[in-house]
This record gives sequence, C-alpha cells and structure tokens, in this order.
Amino acid sequence: MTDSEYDERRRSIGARRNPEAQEAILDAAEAILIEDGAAAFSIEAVARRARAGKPTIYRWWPTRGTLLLDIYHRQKPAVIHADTGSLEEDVTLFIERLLEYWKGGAGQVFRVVVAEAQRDVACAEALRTYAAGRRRQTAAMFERAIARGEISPDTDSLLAAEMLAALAWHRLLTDRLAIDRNEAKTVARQVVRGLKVSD
Amino acid sequence: MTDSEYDERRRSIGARRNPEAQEAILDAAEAILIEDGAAAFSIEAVARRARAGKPTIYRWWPTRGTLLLDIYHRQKPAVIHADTGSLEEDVTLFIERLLEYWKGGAGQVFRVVVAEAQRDVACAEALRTYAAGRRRQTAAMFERAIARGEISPDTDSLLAAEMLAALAWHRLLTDRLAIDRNEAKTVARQVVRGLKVSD
DNA sequence: ATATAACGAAACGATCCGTTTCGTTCAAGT
DNA sequence: ACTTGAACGAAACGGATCGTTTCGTTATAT
Repeated sequence: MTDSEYDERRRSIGARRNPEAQEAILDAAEAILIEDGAAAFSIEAVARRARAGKPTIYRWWPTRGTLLLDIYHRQKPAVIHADTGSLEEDVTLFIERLLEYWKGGAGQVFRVVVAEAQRDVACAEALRTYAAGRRRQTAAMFERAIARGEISPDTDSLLAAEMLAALAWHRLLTDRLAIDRNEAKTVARQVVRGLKVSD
Repeated sequence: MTDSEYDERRRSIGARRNPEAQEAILDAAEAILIEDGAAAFSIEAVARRARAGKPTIYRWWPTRGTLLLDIYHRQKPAVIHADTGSLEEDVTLFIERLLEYWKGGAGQVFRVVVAEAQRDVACAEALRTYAAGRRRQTAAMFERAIARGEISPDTDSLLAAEMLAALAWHRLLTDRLAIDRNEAKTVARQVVRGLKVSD
C-alpha cells in the first residue's frame, strides 16, 4: 500500500484513530515471515504476535496478498541501480546488489509474495504491476548505454532488463542467492556483448 | 516420483493391490489444479474427487509437494530441445516450445510446484534437483554450438541455459506466457550474439 | 461532556490438516 | 476352495486457520 492509498483508505473509512497499530501489525507480520518462515505465516499468528484483533487486520488488508505486498514495500529498498558509465559494470552491480539485498529478509518476503501470486489473482496483478515498474527502472540502465552509443540503438531495453530480473528471480526461488563477482561479471559480459553495435 | 521410486515404495510397503487407484488420484489432483486453480487444491478435495480415502493419499504421498511433483512429472513432456544446426534457431524454438508447453495445464501445475517449494524445503530440494537436470539438457544445446565452433569455447553453457529457463519461469510466474516469434527471436539473437567468438 | 467509531477479545460455522479407527474387499498362500 | 493378510473407502478424531459477527472498551473529534 502506497502512502496515498493509505491516506485514501484512511479517509474513506473515516478512521480517527490508527496510530501505531498499523505498524505493529506490519512489524509482527514481517518478523514471523523472517524468523519463522512462510509456513508459519497466518493472519491469526500475525494478530497474536501484534496483540491485535483479526478484524483490525482484515479491515486494512482484505487478503493475505495485500498484506504481503505491504510488507515488501515497506522494506527499505537498497540502492540497486548504478550509473558508472560502463554498462557492463552497471549490470554486474545490479545483479550483485539485488541478490545481496534479497539475502536480508526482503528476499524471504518477496518469495512469499511470488508464491501467493500463484493462487491469488489480485496479488498476481499487483505483483505484475510492481515488477513492470522495476523493469522500467532497470531498462533505464540500458537506455543510458544506448545514449552513450555503447550498445545498439534498436536494443529492446525492457527485454534485456527482464532477462536480468528473471535470472535474479530464478536464483531467489531456487534458494541460490550466493553469487561471486566472477559469475556476476560473466552474466554482465554475456548480456552486454549481445547488445553491442555489430559492425 | 520416478518409476523406480514407485516400484521401490510399492515393494517396501508390500502393496498387493494398487491397480488404478493411484492414477485416479493423480487424475483428480491434476483436474482440480487445472480446472479449479491452485487455491482449490487440497488433499481433501483430491480425495473427494477421486473417491479415495485420505489415508490412501497420505500413504503414497507424505506431503503436498511430493504429490504436486508427481503430477508434473506425469505430464507428457513436449519435445522442447531442437537441433537444427543453428544455435539461434535452437534457442528460439526452445523458448517458443517451453512457453507453449506451459500453456496447456503443465504450466499451471508447475506454477504451483514452484509456489509450494517456497514453503516446503523437501519440495524445494526436489525442484532444485529437477531444474538442474533440465538445465543440463538445455546446456547441451550450447555445447553443440561450441563443438560446431559457432560460439566461444569458454562459454558458461549452464549459465546460458539458466538465463533462458529463468526468462521462461519469469513469464510463467507473472502469467505472461504469450510470446510471438519475433520476441523469441530477439531473445535468441541477444543471447547468442553475446556468446559469439569475438575477433 | 457527549457522540462516534476504531479497537481487542472472544466466539461463530466452515474448511482443511494429518491421524486413527473400523468394516470391507480383494489377492495371495495353503 | 478356504483362510489369511493387507490395502482400501468411509467416517470421525483433535487441532489450526479461515473470514465474519458480536460485544464491551477506549480514545478522539465535536
């Protein structure tokens, strides 16, 4: 839930009091996911840990998916995208930083979001929208390289960005987040060389 | 469950009668997944539809994950890997065929397997092993291209194979299996060009 | 001070979990 | 052909979670 959505919902319900209950719930939900794992995540467990009532949770998050997405959004996003002037270096850093970021709690949360999206269409739609936004950010990396004349101007930057993200998802979902700099460099070299102006 | 594992389990239990009950359960489970979706998939629902007792199901599949993997394994695997003599064409066909294959039931099942693997470590391990095997098959495509001198001999063929599979997973998990030949070709061109011998 | 509405707590019927019990039904061994 | 044994279907078990409803309580806005 974004800030504006939050305010809008708060207004529409006419919530007068909502001080830190919201945050306590998110704190509890996040802690359960990270400490006890996805299998232990239930609305009842969250309510117990947050000392909140279930109706309060359901008032603000109608489905599991919305709560999970809120937890993920609340994670402090790491600085993922670099702008070093070299696409190959940018891509290397992107892969390294994303996997590193996912090692710390956020990955655990995101895994569950992806899993939930496979059985909740609303969650799937929200995830698709979120992923598309991130893809545009990553694509900007390639756009800059095009502007620099580093790669071919007819590059499908969104597709290139998706291939990077897809690799990261695949590592996350198969629990293989560890990556050394050499492997990240290999990925970057291979992807970037495929886009170079060929003449 | 593989055939040998099946026989082994059958022997170890001393099953005398087990004719088509097994298949009826798998049929029912598959039908529920495909017709009613992942949210409707429960052992009770499978037992009801198969007119089987829950203990029978639990006897053969101790966890949801093992049952789900059996269902996926039972799907007739499409002919995915081609050997046209051109790596770019092989890769194009691989992407096209895999996404096409996943459109028909198998994808729905595989999505649930991946989701289940996020909360069941045994299922995760089985999926990792299965995926690694498929990856080796796909890597053979690149090995052939190396043998033909089509791409650089120091190519990391397993990594290249994983990037293709990762893209397919990403499409599957975000419910975007539709792909036209042009897009598949773009993927193939980009990947293959990145591996070409550079001189 | 009073009205208002979110809140926590508890209980609801429902579903599913994984297991246990029990009578039945086949297929093997004698 | 008869007996034995084991898998089977059906039913019920206690437990957990679902999403909802009810009911005092509590804090805030007027």
